[in-house]
Amino acid sequence: MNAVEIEEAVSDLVLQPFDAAEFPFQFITAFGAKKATVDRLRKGDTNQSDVGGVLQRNNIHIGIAPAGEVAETLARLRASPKTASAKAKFLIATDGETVEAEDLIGGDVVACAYADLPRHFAMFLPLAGISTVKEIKNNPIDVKATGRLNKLYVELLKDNPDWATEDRRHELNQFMARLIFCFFAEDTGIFREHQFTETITQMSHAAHGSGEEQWGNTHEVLTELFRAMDTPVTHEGNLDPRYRQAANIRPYADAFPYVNGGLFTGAVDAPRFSRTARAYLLRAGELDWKEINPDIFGSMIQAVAEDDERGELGMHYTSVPNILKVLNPLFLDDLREQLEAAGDSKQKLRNLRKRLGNIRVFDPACGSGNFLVIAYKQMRAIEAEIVTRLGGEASLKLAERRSAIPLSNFYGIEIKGFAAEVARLALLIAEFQADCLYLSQQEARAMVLPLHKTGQITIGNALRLDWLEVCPPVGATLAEEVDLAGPTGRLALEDNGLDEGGRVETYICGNPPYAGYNKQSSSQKEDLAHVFSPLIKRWGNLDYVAGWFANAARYLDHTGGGAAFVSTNTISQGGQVPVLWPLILSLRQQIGFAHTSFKWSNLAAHNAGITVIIVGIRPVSAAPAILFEEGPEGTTVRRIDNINGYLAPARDIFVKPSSVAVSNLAKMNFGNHPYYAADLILSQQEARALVIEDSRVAAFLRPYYGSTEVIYGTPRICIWVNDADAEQAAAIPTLQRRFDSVRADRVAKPDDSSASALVSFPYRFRDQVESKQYFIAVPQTSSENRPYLPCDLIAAPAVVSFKCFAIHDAPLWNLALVASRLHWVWIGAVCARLEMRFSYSNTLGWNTFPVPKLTEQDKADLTRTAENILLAREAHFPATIADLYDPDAMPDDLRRAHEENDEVLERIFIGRRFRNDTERLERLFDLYTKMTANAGTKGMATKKSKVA
DNA sequence: AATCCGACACCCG
DNA sequence: CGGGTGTCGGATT
Repeated sequence: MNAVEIEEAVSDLVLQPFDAAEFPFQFITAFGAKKATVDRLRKGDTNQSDVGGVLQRNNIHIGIAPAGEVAETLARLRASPKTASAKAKFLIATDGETVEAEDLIGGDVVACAYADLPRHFAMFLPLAGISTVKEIKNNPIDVKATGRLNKLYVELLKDNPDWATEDRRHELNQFMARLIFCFFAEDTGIFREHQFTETITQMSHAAHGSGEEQWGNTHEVLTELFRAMDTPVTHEGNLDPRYRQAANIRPYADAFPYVNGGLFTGAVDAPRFSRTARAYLLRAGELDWKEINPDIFGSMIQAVAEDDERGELGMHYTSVPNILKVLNPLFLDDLREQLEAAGDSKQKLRNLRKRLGNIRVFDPACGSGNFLVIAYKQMRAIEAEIVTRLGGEASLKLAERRSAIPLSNFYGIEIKGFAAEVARLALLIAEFQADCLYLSQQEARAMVLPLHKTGQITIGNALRLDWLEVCPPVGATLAEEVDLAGPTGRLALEDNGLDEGGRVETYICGNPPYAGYNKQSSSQKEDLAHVFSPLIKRWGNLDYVAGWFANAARYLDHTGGGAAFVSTNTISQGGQVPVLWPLILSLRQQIGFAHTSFKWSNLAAHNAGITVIIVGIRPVSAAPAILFEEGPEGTTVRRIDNINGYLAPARDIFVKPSSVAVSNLAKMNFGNHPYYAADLILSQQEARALVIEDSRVAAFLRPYYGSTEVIYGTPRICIWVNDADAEQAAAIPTLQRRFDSVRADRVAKPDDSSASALVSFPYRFRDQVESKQYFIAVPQTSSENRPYLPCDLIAAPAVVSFKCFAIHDAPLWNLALVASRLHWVWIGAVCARLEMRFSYSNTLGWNTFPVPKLTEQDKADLTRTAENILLAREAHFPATIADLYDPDAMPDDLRRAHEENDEVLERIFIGRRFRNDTERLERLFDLYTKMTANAGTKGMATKKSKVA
């Protein structure tokens, strides 16, 4: 359940007659408890209450109070030893009249009428596994508003199928935006209080009957109201039909002011309202909209249109803390520093205010405008401090009191019409609220109508549009835009004396969509081709988000300023790094700041499973770069010379995949890829059953190792048939059946040429590589929490799957390298990761691993330390690698064996142990650079992706 | 002809 | 039911 559904469930609960026996179960059900959980609690199996209530372990202790003894009951719950021992997070007591509750972790306390419980539902959200964040806790209004609008939207679409078409969808979006504005206006004094909802209640009648009559007249009333808001109030005797008198506006509508500002121009129709839709409309109007939080509301409201929107672009809402991680280092911190430096100097303060008015914020994936709204609010806060230091509003001329920050400085690109509409509106609301806060409600109201120019949101595909046209780099444009606002709009710059010589700064920000190369749709691939094909030859492995970085770099190359996005961390890893970041450098941009990988989270019920980074780019400069390193202990900040494409504090280096090792290492093979040969892979039970069925099968079975099998020491079994034995194997019916099935799977992929080519070889995997005696196995994916990479020595005839790399029949000192801390550091730095997991690669990690030339003595030493590692493991038989390398429980002898191994290897590198991993990585980067500098003579097989 | 990566997928405590 | 940890497919070089 998400927060919206929970709010509805709690609201429904308190509307029903109070049932003392059932309330505890109804309550936890409202927060998403499963039926089985509730049944067990009801039966008493899991109910741990010792005071006659209901106690759900790790969650809540609920007490039903005798009438009038709610406080006493809560005290009993609090005093109950079981409350603590069962780790209850919440207490709640009620008699059906009043409710008292306590959040034992957060410390919040609530006492209210039973019927008001829904107003406090957010406090209990942890019960549903939703961690509360300040925004939602303080503003259940946003959740309610979203739920009600969502229902209205769906209902309107159902009743007005003709509005579901491509063209009219825009009209419906605009219609919804108008409604939101009107709700907001009637609760904030822009209209008379409740004027809009009351007018609809009185003037429209609910639908009834059939035929046309079944729709009632709600749509006609709304059309008339909106027509009035689009018609200026007349001057006496003026018969121009554009004005009210001549336009024949009905009296009930004439009471509304002229709003316009683009919001009410265009289509005049309203959709038809069924009885249900009208009810939803009025219920939405009942909410107190002045508390709306435009930054989070906008994102939540996107859910309104979500079900029916085809694309998923811009759907992922960025939390406010994460937005600030982008905006603060991008430009807000600098403004604050300048404010600090200005002290009380009037001249400096005026200059800073002038600068604020010349800053443009541009979000080329703006969705409903979160980043723009937060940026606006932060800038207004800074401006307010300037005004205070200038002596407060009272000392300023009227013209100077008004904000110097025009909404028209806020630019966006958004592919979805509804979101764009919400973004424009959210900015207007943010401005109105800022005016209320920093000027006065009265002035804010006086200035808001008619609506003036808002953010300039272009509807379209950000990878197809020319950003220089969407947000033109010309300084003159700015003044022009502001003039358009007219006398009632934002203050023209000249009035404040703010324009002269003002340099326009543009900051690009946002959270664009992510899609890895093997998840991209064909149109997304075309988008990337459009961006990258003029720039570089090979771009096919880039994530969709890389298109935004490339466009931003090109834009900044024309305008200066800066750009920062939240991004999937994959663009700073593995094969994407040597493609994307040399291009950014060639466009004369560099990384100015970055946050290293952290887990994505927001208020959504189901968070996207993704790990993200934040990267800011800027024109190349000598200024220090700022690296925010995210660790388990929190975030550390470093000012350093350079941040490279791996987000490492080191000079620019690009490790390209290589098919041959740059050092003198043994060859490491990619594992055997089945390619639609699932029926050749068996569990140990299946394999036994097969042998029982026909003992001849045994000759064709091999232990089969992927990542899991190596780490847990338990192989699966595969059917392994060499070409020479194919006929003999096919003569065994139980094998033949499996071969038929493999053939069918491959035939079913006619478009996959690799699969087609294998149709005639259904008895084997695509690859068939095996060892003579043994191999060193290196799992493809493994946890990042172990202090060393997992690897093992495994005897033939076992084989590896494509989830495991193998060095066949090679000297053991190779294992010493794989198992070294240096290799752990290198793989972690230059290979891709799955989230944070290690994702091993032979081409990116093994073949590129820089190692000084090893003498025979070195090799002998490393062979010995490798043997010691294996011996130490054996001493703990049958412990698995997972057991042995548990970061909290690694046996001392094994740890010593690794220390010794590292000691020997690191002496070969620098004659002593490295101090830490940072020093290791620096040395590895240096050595790699040296070793690949004269690659031509070494026969390196790198292919350079040429930068145009 | 071989490999990279997942706005993930799944498993087990 | 969510933190911990690696499958499997299929586009790409």
